Amino acid sequence: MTATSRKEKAAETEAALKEAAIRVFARKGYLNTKITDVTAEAGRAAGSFYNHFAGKEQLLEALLADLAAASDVRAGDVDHLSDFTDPEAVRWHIREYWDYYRSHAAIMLALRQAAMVNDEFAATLASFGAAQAADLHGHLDHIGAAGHRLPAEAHVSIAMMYQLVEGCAQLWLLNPTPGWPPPTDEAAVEAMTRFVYRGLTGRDY
Amino acid sequence: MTATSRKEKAAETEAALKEAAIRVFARKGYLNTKITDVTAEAGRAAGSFYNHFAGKEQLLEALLADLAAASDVRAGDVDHLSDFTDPEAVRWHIREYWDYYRSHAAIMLALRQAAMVNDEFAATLASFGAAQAADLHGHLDHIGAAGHRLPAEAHVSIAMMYQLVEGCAQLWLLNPTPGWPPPTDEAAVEAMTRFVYRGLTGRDY
DNA sequence: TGTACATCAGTGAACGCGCGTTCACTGATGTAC
DNA sequence: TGTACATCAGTGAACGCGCGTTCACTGATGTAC
Repeated sequence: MTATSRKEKAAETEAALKEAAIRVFARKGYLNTKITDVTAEAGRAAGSFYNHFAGKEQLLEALLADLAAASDVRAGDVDHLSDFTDPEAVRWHIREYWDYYRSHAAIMLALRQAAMVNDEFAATLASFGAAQAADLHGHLDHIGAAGHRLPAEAHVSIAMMYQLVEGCAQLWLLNPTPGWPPPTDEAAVEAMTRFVYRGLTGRDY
Repeated sequence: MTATSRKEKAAETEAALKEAAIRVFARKGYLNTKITDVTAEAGRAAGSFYNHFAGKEQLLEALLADLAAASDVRAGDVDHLSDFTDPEAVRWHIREYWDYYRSHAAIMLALRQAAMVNDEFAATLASFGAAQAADLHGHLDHIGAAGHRLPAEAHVSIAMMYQLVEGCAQLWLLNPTPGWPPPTDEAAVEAMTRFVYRGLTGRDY
């Protein structure tokens, strides 16, 4: 259980700090979190933090790097549905995004908050969106090919879809309005799938 | 031009501080704005600020109060389209929101940023949304009555519509992605109207 | 294997920067008589 | 209308709090011989 070598000990502390940060971010948000909140949550001294990270920004960068590394492993291991004239393909993408957002809610929240204050993180957040959009772009071709009309140019249509899903994820997973219980995961995915499928294709579903 | 009485002078300074705040918020955002940024922009001494506001929060509250007062004047002076089976009614609401957002972009941004850090502003922001939703709720009845199906329960459907429009307003009016020029106002309103009308009714348009 | 020294992760009190906030002061407007 | 005093908006240097960051120190692990 308890590691003995120096490297192992350092790695343990670094991991403990990251895990503590995720918990604290989830509780108070990134902007309201002090470095000593993280070290206290991790049960370490304040000074220990700087053995591992140069500051709060670098901690968040490290968390994002972990997350990107984990995503790379998964990427491409499924050959996913791509014909958006099929509601099932839309549902698959939405559910994927939803699950991802739910698993990494604290980091998503942190990134979003950091982006409000820091241009570099704003760029990182934008590139996240761009990566999503790149995958989707091809999928929309099927819609025109099937004789349906997108609501607007492809990249504008994607932006609208993205804002809807992203906004609902943030609302229902992160900031549920007091008194308005958010829908279940199933209901949320179903609702967004309907709205987006209809919006993109103009067909009922 | 230059007022002489004490009250007038104080009112002038307060107005100058508010206007300066709006300009600075638009430039750097609320969270990155220091009180001295506002006083410098207004051409006053730092200490002068506290003759008018107890702090940055209270300044933002004052701006929101002004904004609410201005809205009350306009409210109810138009008897607006309310049958959402008519695309024109959807367009009217979206354009209304779009114009509002565009006119008050700096304050919307400030509120959004303040809400990330401060629970009271989060509640204020939520109540903004709730006010919008209340007006829309009745409009959706027409959709069921005409034999169409909403994509989900009414309040969930409204939330999705709101997230789409709000998100696009923020994206295209406040944070245009570098290299991706945002659509014109006309194109944006048209695109959102199509997407939302289709999403809500399941009918093409 | 044992001893002496070097290195390193972690500690937490102390330091110091940035910025919000105060306050003694100025000059101008209002008031009393 | 004039004079003496009171009040107030505005000023900006100085103060002080909060929090990020440092650093001398500790105890444990690694290394040299």
